[in-house]
Amino acid sequence: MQPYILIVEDEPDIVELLKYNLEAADYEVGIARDGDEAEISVAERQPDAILLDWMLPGVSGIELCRRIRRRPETRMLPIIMLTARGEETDRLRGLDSGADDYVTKPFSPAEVIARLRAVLRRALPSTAVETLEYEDIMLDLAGHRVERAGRNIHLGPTEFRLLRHLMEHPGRVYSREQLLDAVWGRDIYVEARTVDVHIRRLRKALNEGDAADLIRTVRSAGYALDKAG
Amino acid sequence: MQPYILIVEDEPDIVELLKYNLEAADYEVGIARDGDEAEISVAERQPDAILLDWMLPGVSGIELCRRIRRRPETRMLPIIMLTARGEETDRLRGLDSGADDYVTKPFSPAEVIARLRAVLRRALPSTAVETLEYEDIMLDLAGHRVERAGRNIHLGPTEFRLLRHLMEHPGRVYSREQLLDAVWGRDIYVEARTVDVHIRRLRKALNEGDAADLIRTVRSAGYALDKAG
DNA sequence: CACATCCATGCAAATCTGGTTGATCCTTGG
DNA sequence: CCAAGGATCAACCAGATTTGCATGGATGTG
Repeated sequence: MQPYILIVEDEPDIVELLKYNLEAADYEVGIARDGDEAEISVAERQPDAILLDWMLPGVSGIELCRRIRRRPETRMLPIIMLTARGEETDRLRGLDSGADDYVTKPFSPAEVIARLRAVLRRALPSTAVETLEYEDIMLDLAGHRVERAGRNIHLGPTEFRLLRHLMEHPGRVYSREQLLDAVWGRDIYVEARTVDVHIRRLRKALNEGDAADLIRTVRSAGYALDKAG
Repeated sequence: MQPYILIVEDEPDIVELLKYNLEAADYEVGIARDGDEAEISVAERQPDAILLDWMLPGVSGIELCRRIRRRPETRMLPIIMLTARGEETDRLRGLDSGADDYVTKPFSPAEVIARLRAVLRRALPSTAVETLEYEDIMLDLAGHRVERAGRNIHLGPTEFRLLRHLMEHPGRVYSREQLLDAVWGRDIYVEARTVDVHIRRLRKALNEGDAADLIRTVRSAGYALDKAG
């Protein structure tokens, strides 16, 4: 999936220039013509980086930058300022207001793209593997949340760990003993049959409504996460 | 604790200039005169950022930059290139080789420090943002104030830090131990159950009136800031 | 000293967990 | 094809944990 870049700029020529070059460099591009449009756009779909004009009608670029920094979910969003001014004090204000970098007009598209790459290189890893997905199940490790088809699902601690383990290798069959080791702990003694009970609970929670059962029972072997038997 | 900055530069005058200004700006400063010294120094004590001369005796700046990027533990280390060259292609090579930013000589110390701050802000998440927002909660770091839906909320110091920590990563679950570390301090001993008490106070203060509870309890895991359970 | 804040603790309620049991399903042998 | 036997499922229960909440004493500050 290509990084999605939001351009916030009111001069159509510059928008065109950037859009053309960014798309040629295989980025996805969104446009906002002023600060308000930009805020709405960011709320709708969070970009991977923003190219932000310093001089905007309405809300100034510097103010928009501050607003974006204020919300935790966009605090780390890389912002590159586009500015016509070359004076040092202004550049400093730009950086201090929270921009990650700036480019002075007139700029070459190649330079913008190089800076974009530099800035994305730092930002992307933060979208680390904190979620597991399988089919329409989404499991958020950091938030201890599970969703199925967008709907929130509540699981107890043991069911959560069980699902997590299954989702780490979808399609693989785990014996009751393996599951006990991995989910309950290596030297805990519980009945193997107990796994059945928790599998059942997990199924019940996941299939709430009338969704398809994604847990496959393998007779005399164990269980696996995949569709249909 | 002040950020520790490593200067990699062979010209004594420039080293002096930077060292003086950085220390005046309350940074801790280390010096390396060439690439090898720099590598050893980084291995001994990892800096929070590196100011790196492009032209070095021995290993070139660009090569050192690549080496640093190669090791996982220093991959994210912010690097600012100091370069005498102004031509665009060289600047691009610098950014592409993995530098986070560059400054062309002759540079003003103020600009270097501004860029350093920008680069550290990204690396040390907590710097430089003065307000946080989540849903209708607004937390003003500088003023130690909290508002919910425009209404002022009074919190004690511990509750304030607790809320602040939760607001820095909404949706993420923190265990009692993590919260004790982050909010109380790394080597303070208090009962883990005490966290419950403060969570309760925080809830009580935030939900004054009949606002929705935004703190989610995750059984056997901890607490998170988000809506719905 | 008065006030604000913090921490430990005890109890009750909520929730989770592991086990039991009978019904049901599947496999296999005749 | 049918029946027997083993394995799995579903509902329920009781004990164990965990959390919520109230309180009282401790600590610090002006």
